[in-house]
Amino acid sequence: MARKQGSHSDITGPRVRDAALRLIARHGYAAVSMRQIASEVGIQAGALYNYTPDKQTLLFDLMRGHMADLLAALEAADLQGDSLSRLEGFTRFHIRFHLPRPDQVFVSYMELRNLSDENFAAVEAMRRTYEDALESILRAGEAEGVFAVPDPRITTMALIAMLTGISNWYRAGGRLESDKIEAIYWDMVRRAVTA
Amino acid sequence: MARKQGSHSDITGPRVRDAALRLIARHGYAAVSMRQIASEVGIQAGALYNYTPDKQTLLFDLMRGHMADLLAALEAADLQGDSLSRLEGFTRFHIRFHLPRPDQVFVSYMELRNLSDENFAAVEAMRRTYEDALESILRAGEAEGVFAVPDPRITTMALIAMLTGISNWYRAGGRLESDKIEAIYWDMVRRAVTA
DNA sequence: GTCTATACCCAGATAGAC
DNA sequence: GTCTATCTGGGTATAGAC
Repeated sequence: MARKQGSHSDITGPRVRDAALRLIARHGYAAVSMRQIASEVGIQAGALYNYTPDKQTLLFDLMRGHMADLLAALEAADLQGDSLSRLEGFTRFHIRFHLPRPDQVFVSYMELRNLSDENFAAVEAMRRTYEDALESILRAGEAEGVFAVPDPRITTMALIAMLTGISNWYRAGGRLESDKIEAIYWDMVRRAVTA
Repeated sequence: MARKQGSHSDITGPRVRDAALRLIARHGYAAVSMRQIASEVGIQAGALYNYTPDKQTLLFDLMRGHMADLLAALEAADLQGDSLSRLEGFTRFHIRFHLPRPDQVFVSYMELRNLSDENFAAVEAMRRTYEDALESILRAGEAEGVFAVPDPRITTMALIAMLTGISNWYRAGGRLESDKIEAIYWDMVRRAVTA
């Protein structure tokens, strides 16, 4: 009710982000122009600068937002129990979080090159935090003797690459549903690391 | 000795490709200009068009060349023996081929979006041929009862994603040498698929 | 085969009216 | 908050001299 006449920032802002995410996922950051994004939203290019100071910041906000959502969701998942249960929880969490967000995943993994040094460091730190969550599960299981993981850091990278790779072929409505995919991947993860 | 005066195409051509590969791997196809590539080679932008009809074809040649090298090397590896041996051979081949070629790997996996429809189809067919080589090994092992692979296609994608992911963190001269990496990954692959 | 010069077009970003 | 208009720079690609 306090909304001013002609003020659409509460609706236009998210629409700018949505359009940018979709276009960048499809064509790449460098290949997408501010004019294209504006056209998708239905405004003129100049009006975009009410929502972002520049194109670089727009990309950074998308990537930082995705990583922040990921870390918050992992926290909320609150993985508990023995190492094997926590590893299963992480595996299923990763798949369940990433499958419905193909554009975010694509942008967050493909556009790192296009971040400024400063922004890259910020995103990279968040990614590292996520990786460390898995690594600590592997180290705990190794210490307990339930996992045989000679190099937990390498195994962390291997498992995350394997799981994230699902987004390269998964299409909603395809042959396999998320439950089935989780089962197949959890089976591989479990066998790859258990002693 | 038959070289004409002023003719440098036999040397400049490869230099153009090398420069393009390195710059595109670092900054992305759309972010790299023909002027930058020319500058790296030490010629003017116009002269590039003696070596490629356009920028798109230059990218396509890089990617097609990489995939052709990959398929030829796999053929030459001539994997033989039982399914387990062939899987080990494929795993070690994949790592050994990809590790020394980080730029080609990066470009070939990140720039698919920037290929024209026609060129994309050609590269995708080559990639599919490579994937099928692994899938057929998994199916053979499943039939023999030495592998437990409920969905060979999915497992193929999972293993290739895991192995290719090495290029995301491996740096020549780093903590681990190729032999050690091969051993760690082969151990995970074997455990993930054997019955 | 390479150069200089240029055609033609579009990029990111800003200014000021409404 | 959005528009139109514009600044400034750089993009791909070609033409024609050497």
